[in-house]
Amino acid sequence: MPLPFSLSTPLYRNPLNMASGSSSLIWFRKGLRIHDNPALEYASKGSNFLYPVFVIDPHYMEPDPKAFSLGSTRAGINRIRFLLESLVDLDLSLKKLGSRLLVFKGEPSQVLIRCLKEWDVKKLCFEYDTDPYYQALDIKVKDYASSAGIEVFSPVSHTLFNPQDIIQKNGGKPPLSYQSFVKVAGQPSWASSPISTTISSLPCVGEIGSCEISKVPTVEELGYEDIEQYEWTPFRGGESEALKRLRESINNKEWVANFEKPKGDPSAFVKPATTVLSPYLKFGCLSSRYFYQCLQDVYKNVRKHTSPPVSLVGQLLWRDFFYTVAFGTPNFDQMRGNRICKQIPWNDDNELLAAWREARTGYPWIDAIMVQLRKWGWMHHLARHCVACFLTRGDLFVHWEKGRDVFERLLIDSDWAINNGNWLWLSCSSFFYQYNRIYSPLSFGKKYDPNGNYIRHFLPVLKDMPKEYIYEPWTAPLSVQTKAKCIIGRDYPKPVISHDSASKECKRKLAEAYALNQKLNGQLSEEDLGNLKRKLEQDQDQEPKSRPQRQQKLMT
DNA sequence: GGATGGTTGAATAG
DNA sequence: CTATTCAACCATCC
Repeated sequence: MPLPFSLSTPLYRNPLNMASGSSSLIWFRKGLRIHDNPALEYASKGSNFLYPVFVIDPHYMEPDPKAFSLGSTRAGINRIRFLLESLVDLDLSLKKLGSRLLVFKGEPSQVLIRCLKEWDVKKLCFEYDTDPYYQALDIKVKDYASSAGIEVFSPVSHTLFNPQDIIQKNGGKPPLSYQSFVKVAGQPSWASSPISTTISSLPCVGEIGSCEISKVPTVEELGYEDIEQYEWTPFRGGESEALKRLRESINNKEWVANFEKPKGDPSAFVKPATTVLSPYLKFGCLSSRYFYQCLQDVYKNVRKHTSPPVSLVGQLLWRDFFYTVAFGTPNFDQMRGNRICKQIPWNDDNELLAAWREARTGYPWIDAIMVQLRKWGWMHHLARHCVACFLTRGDLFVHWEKGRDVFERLLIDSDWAINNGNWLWLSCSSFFYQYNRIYSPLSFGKKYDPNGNYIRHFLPVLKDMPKEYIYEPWTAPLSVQTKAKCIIGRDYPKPVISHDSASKECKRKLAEAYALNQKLNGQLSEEDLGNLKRKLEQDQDQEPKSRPQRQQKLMT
C-alpha cells in the first residue's frame, strides 16, 4: 500500500494568501503523525495559517527525584525520550511540508487557551481521546473554545471503532468479552474506508506574537543529568521509524499470514516474536487504520491466513476492546468503585513489591523479564503475563494496582486502557477468572528457552550457570555455583517465596474471595474486605504447612 | 438452571 | 507433538 502522503514536495508560500484569512490550530497529543490524520487534514483545509502545537506537561516530562526510576512523576526516562524523538520526527515532517511544530511548556489547557486568545484562531482541531487525563483537559479547552465562538473538530482516529458508538449499540454498557465486543462492533466500516488525501503542503505558521515557543527539547534540556551511562531502549520514537518498522513486518507476507499471538516466543529478544509496533500505536506515530488496511492487503494476496483473536488484525481488535471497556467503566483503573472488578483483599507488602520491581525475586525468569522492562521499556506479551501473574494472584498476592503503576511508568508503550485492562485480566479481577491456572516461574520460560539464553542476556550474573539450574539456581550444588561464579544468596538472591506453597496459598485466598464476592453480589464494603483479609491471615497461621516460606531476604 | 464459551496453564499419557 | 486430565472459575445465553 503506497504511503498516503508525500514528504518530497517543496514549499511555496503564496504571499497573497497571507494577507488575511482564517487560522487553525492543530493540537497534537497522541496522533503524532502526518499520515492518516483527520484532525490535521481538516485543520489545514481552507485555512491560511496553521498553528501545529504540542504542549509539554511538566508532570509528564520534568524530572521527579522522588520517583523510583529515572524520569518524571508519570513516566520513565525511556518513554520520555521516545516521545521527544517522536516530536523531533514530527517537526521534521512538518518542516518538509512548509510548517513546523510549536512547542510550549505548561499546564496544557491553560497554554492552549492562551494560544487561542493570542492568535485569533477560527478552528481548533485535535484527535478525540478517551483517556481520563484528556477527557478532563478537553472539557476545559472545549468550553473556552465554544464560548469564544471557535469551531472545534475532534475526530475519533486513534482506534478502529468509536468506543462511544459501541457502548451505545450495546445498550449503554461496554461489552465485557472479546466475542461480544466483536459481535456488537460488526464490520469496521470506518477503518476500511479509503484514507483520503495526500498532504503535499501545509498552510504556513501565522504570527506567533508574544507566546513563548521553543524547539523540541532534549532530555538534558528537560533537566536530566548523568544519563550517559543509562542503558536506553533499542526502540526509537517517531512516525518515520513506525512506518519503517511496519514495512519490515508487512514485507514478510508469510509471517503476517501465519501470525498467532499465543504461539509467540516470549524469550525471543534478538528478533522479537511480535511487531513491536505497540509504542508507535500508543503515541499515534502509526495510524491503527493504516496498519489495519496494510494487513488486509497482505491477507488478500495469500491463500490462507490466521484470524482474530490470534491474528495481527485480532491484536488491533483487542486494543479497541480495551479502549471501549475502559471508556465505559467508571474507576476502571482501580479496584474500589469499579463495577467489573472483583474485590480481593490483596496484601500491601512493600518488600515483596520492591523485590519484584527491582528484579530480585530470586526467580531468574521473572527477574530477567523485569530487567528487560527496565532497560527496554518493552517485553513480549506473554512475558508481561508471567510477571503480572507472579506479583498478584500467582505468588506474591500484591495488589494489581501496584504492578500497574510500575508498568505504566516503565513501558514505552504503556497505554492507560490496555495496561489497566491487562492487569485486571491477569490478576483474575475481571475478564478472566481461572485463578488455578498459574504461570509457573520455572517451566513456562523453560519450554521456550531451555538453555536460558534470555536469562543469561538480561541477568549476566547467571550467564555461566549450567542450563540444568538456570531457572532454579538455588538448587545448584555449591560447587556448581562456585564454578559459575554466582553464589545464591550473595551474587543473586534466594527466592523470596516458595512457588509451590505461595501459589497454593493464592488459590485458597482467591477461592474465598470469589465466594464472598458471589455471596454479596460484588458489593463488598471496606469492612467486608478487612474482615476477609483477617480471616485469610488467621487461616494461614493455623495451617503452617501451607504458609509460603519467606526465605532469607536478598543480598545486602 | 443447564449448557457453553472463554486469546495463550501444567502435568501426563499416548 | 497432541489430546486428556486436572479442578472447576465466571458470564452469557437459552
